[in-house]
Amino acid sequence: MQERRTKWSTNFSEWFRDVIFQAGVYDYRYPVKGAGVWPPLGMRLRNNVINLMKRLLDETGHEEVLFPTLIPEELIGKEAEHIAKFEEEIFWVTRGGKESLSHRLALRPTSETAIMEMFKLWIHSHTDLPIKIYQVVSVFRCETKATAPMIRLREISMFKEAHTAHRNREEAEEQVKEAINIYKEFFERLAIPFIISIRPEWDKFAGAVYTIAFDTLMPDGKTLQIGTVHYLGTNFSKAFDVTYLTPQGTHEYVHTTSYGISERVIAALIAVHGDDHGLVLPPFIAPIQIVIVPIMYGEDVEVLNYSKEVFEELRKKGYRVVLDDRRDITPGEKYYYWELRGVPLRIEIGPRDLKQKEVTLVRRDTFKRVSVSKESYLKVLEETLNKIHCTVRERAYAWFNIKFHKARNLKEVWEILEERKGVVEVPWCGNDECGLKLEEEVKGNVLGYDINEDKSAVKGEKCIICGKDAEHWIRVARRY
RNA sequence: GGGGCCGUAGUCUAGCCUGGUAUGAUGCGCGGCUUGGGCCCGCGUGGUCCCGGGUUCAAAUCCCGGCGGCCCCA
Repeated sequence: MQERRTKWSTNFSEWFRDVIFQAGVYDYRYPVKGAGVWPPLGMRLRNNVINLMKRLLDETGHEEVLFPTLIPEELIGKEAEHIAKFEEEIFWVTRGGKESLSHRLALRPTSETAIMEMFKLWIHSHTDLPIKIYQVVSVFRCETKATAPMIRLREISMFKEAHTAHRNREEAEEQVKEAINIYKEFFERLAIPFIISIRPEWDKFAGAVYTIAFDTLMPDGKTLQIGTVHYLGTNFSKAFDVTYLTPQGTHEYVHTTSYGISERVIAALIAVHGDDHGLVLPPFIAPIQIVIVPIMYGEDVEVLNYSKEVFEELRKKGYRVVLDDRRDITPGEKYYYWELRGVPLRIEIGPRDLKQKEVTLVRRDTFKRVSVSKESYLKVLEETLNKIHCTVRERAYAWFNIKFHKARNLKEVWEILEERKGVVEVPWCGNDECGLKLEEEVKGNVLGYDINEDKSAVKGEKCIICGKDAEHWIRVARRY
């Protein structure tokens, strides 16, 4: 056995759909377009991911809250730009039983407006600030484009949205930086490679002053937006009249931010690490970290007891471990079964191991097999789990890093995108018109430019569209 | 926004053109045999043929509408 990524790389969307279903992570057969079910194993993975996020937020002074799903039309329409962009995809509740409602209610597409309404009641003075809250909820968007499991949904069921309010722009922008750092840390722990871009004007969040986005790359060379951070300025606080009393006795509008992630993170986690056998999960996030497969010939009680002993030992050590002692299928079949589900480490225990007082460890990422003595296996096992995390991360980053290119003419950009090679950076003058034309010419999307862009790198470069002096190397890609 | 393909058992699939008792695999259950990479044999189980309407003596099959899925183009 060795690692293979043939189907993973050549037919990603099919691979993804099959794998999440067969592995029991996500069941997309529910009869509502763009809505899926999380079965037990998927739910455990999802909870591990959410808990990591919650921990990072709690550690930085965020507090969890829960707002209603329904937003009155009057509220959601208060910020003009916000409603203009969202209105095409809002689900409306218009009836209660047989009666029409006098005021329509929106299923929230996001919660800025609901939260501002309460911020107005909660915030009085500068001593109430900053306020930093988050919730994990379902949000609804009536997508008109083709929906896709976990990636383009009408009910996004794992929307983690944080909302903050501050005294001024500086403090709000500090918060933006903190949010970026939290997300960086989050994706790094999940070993998901990413780039951070400032989105162009025409693609920022509805009502934002600016939007910063995290993108990763799918095996088919298309990018996936996996996190966004918005500086909202006073756009919402003015619309909702959210002010605070300053120490000087004046009233000022609060500056707000919001930032979110969704189950797309899990889609990315599965996509970037997987192979033809199925999921490959980093050990610390895997719902099941270790599976023990006893190799029993007939009624081999000794092998089974030996396996149970190892199982109990690992369980007590706190590992998430399963003993697969089913008798109706062969060990080989069990290997495929647990590989599909992404269990990072397998322990095989057969008569040979029993005789030698050993156990056999097999890694999910490399399929490498090693026998270790029963005495020292705990140490080796811990080391191996750590190594799996490193290997998985390195493999993901190595693949990611070869998918970035620079180009100075449209033909080159076109070719790179067509050959599914990922992201192209091109010189750009900074005008929206040129950016939009660029998208049209290469049938791609502008992701924006690097938040830490080195200004000198663009010196002397000319805009790929108009030929004037370039302001940025701007990123272009095909996008989910 | 425009176009194309598809929907049959939990899953995959044949049948549809040319209307007449729905095919196979896998899964599931029981028994036996096996077990260090998807073993094998036997018996059994599983279908509103996506939904609604139409044509017909008769519809999985033909026609219309809807719902759902996939792909391509703008």
